[in-house]
Amino acid sequence: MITTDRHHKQGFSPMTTETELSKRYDASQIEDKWYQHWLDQNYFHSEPNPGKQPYVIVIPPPNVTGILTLGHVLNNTMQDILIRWRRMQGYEACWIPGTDHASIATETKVVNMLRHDGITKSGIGREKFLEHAFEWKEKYGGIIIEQLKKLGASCDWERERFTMDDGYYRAVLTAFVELYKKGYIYRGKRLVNWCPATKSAISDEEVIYQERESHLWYMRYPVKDSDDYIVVATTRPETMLGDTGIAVNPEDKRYQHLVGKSVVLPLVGREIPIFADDYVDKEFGTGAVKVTPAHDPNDFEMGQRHNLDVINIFNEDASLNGNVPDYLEGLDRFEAREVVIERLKEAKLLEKTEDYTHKVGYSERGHVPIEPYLSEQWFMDMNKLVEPALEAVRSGRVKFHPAHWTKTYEHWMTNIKDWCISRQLWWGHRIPVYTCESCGEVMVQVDAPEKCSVCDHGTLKQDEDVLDTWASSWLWPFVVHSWPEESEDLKYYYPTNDLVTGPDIIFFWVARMIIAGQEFMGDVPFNNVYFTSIIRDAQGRKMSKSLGNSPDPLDLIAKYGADTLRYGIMLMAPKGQDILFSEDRLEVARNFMNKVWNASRFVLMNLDFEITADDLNPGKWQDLELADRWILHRMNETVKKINDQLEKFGFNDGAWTLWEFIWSQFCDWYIEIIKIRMYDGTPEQKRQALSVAIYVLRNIMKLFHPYAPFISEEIWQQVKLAEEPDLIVADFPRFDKRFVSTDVDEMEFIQQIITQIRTIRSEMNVPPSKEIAIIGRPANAAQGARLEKVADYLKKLARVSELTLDPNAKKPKGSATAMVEKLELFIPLEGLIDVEKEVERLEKEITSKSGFINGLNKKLSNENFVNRAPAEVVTAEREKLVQAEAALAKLEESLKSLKAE
RNA sequence: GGGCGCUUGGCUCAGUUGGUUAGAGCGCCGCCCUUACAAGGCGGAGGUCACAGGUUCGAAUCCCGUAGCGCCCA
Repeated sequence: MITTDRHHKQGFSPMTTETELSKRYDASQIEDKWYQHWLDQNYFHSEPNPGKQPYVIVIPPPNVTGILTLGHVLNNTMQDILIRWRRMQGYEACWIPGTDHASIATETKVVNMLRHDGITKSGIGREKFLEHAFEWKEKYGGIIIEQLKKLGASCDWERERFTMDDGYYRAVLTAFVELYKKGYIYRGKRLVNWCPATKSAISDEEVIYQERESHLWYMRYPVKDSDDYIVVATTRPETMLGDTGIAVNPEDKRYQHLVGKSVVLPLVGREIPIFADDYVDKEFGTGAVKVTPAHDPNDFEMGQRHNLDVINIFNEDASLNGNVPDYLEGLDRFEAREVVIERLKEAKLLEKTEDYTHKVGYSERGHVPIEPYLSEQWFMDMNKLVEPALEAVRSGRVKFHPAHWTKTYEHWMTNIKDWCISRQLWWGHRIPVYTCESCGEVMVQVDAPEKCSVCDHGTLKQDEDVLDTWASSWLWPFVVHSWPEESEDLKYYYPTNDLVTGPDIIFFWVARMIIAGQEFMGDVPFNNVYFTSIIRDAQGRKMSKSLGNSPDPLDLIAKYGADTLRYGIMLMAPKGQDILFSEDRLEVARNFMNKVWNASRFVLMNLDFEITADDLNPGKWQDLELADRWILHRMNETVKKINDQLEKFGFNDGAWTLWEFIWSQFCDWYIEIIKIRMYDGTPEQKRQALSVAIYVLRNIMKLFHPYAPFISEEIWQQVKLAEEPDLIVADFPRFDKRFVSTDVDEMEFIQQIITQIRTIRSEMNVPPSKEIAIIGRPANAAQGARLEKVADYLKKLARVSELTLDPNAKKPKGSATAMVEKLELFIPLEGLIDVEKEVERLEKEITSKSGFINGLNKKLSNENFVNRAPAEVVTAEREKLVQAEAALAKLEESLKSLKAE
């Protein structure tokens, strides 16, 4: 479609027949071509350039096992819009891509794959397993990176990183060692969130609470040396096997006589104490609770306070261990529950069962209920670390958009608990802690020590665990620039400017990145965080595999084109609210692409001369018409708006601003008006009109490029001068004082007249094929003269054959009346006009006009309004009233004369 | 229980620091294959801005309360 000989010409020429543009826009023809071209030209790549200001975004690294979802489309489109916009503005734009290693997700996938071949982790050992894992990652990992390219993402692919590549791995260990040396990292035996599916600890943030309908079981525990018993209610009867106490509230009169006594634990026979603790809620259940320190965080704390035994009853997979009666050992926790209930029933120790709905914590990756589980883990003490990060947001050095997320952030940060960073997995950064098997000395260092630093013994054992994935990705904004090495890149590109991500990872990632930035770099990792919304289906349901309501973006791109998907999602994406996605709404965007395509096609089809730089130089334009000045003025406003909106992350606003300008102003009015000069003008007039049209079209392509990079580049290639660069690196438009025009009101006046005439035509059923003559009665000579100049607009757009202007004109018989401001237009339609209909129409207008006048009168007769409202508001209202009253009088006159006919 | 957000025509949403007879897209109705586009053009109907109170000359917009919905944290 690019004319091959264009490039050695000075300007560019009309489309020749062999390169005709098709009537419908077909994205599939052009997208891959341009993406490849941009890559070939190396436009995405950035190098530190002291002459330019950097603009940097780091991608929220998608999971290496992941595939592109609509959520990724949303958030990467926004990033690409920002990057392309800033690149065009002349910044040294750098968007750094990459993936994270996703410990649990990846390890699970690899384990499953190996299982197919009859291989187990334990069978092959750590090293062999990791070989398989890396092999898998090379083969299947990072599909999403290729998919992002389809979307048009202009990432600097030369800078792609992976959270387990060599440099990154080392950086993560370096960070660990630093924090350890500062005393922020410690090992401890604690109750952690245990995922029995993956047999690993997980952090608080990886626990997803889900509502479940279950039961509350009321169990009788016989009081020792008595016939009495105490009833406790629980949602987890199987944990009674690990009970080591019964607690009641100290205020609770019902149980005071039992405090200090003990009960005999059913099925087990263990004697356990009854004690009082403030924690117990008198209202819940019976007011007496069983206490299982090894399997409930609150019970654990009570256990500490009251010196209770801690009896763990589970294996790592949440089956029962040897601390329970023989017949229960080895059962899964849920099987065990049934058996326990059955046995209690038999022993008449189950008092009752109630229906009960409660929230159960599930493992985010393992998809099974988590188990509070006592184990030795590595923790990070967050208390001191959060301070500078909290300050960064409070002071506004990091700004959140929408700003209300700041509160969520503060709340989490001020209630932060120590972070469990060890995972019982192999895929990840192995904790760099080495213990001497001889003397027990612990060495924490990046490079494995060869021998013990104390006893010189050579047998050292490295910690078996790896780090939480987030304990590597929180370093992302500076490790991608080669930290801990103090490189040129790091100096130039850090801190980054904007981060675009989902609010669901505000704690996992955003907050921790700020903490890490402050701690390791002494500066925030980014200045702005834009939180995207969540994509739902048209019914407002979350996208999910099981519902099958989650379309594959690649299919959508194949069907509609990446531009349509990008622009469509931006049209749908209100700030800070969920997005309801549906394909219908994509069609809207596709139609828009088609509109842009056809508007361009129109202009190019009419181009029958070679456009030169002079034609595109506003300083050299001679005879601009009202419509020309108007469209340039509107374009200029649009330029300002788009820049302002993008500055404030108003992606959706910007998308609608483009829509409004391109479709409702450029296409609906400007192109229609220049048809007059295209078909009936002198060659000079035509040249002038086309010059302006192309000038505007070129700016449209620039403005549209961040949203729809492919179609805009394609069209740009048709309207650019030979010496000009590709659109992706062209200058983004800026507000230009030269285009401010004082007579845009005049254009609006004409537009109103045209619309009025069209309305009458439509209501009188006058077909477009029938042209009509019109008589205008201007309020004064000046108005008449102004109208005379643009009579052609009216003729063309309202299909008027003749316009007679006369301040003394009489309303012809059988004519309809249009009123715009003080101008009356008579449309003689003798024989065609339906008098009754016209009477009805006039009456309707009179009613609405009267209502308007009444409102104004009320306002203006209110002394308080006149005295207290700003003078310009009062003046404006008075002016409105004068106009409306004049119009009303004329309408009434028309109605009277019509009725008299 | 604590926090955040939402409630505007049939649907999805705009509505900047309070000053328009409340806008857009889709859908709907009518007319039109008018030489860029029927994935189109032109016109039209449709809303007492969740409810109740308050501030103000003036409230969809600010404040208080109520109801409903959603999300996050405990």
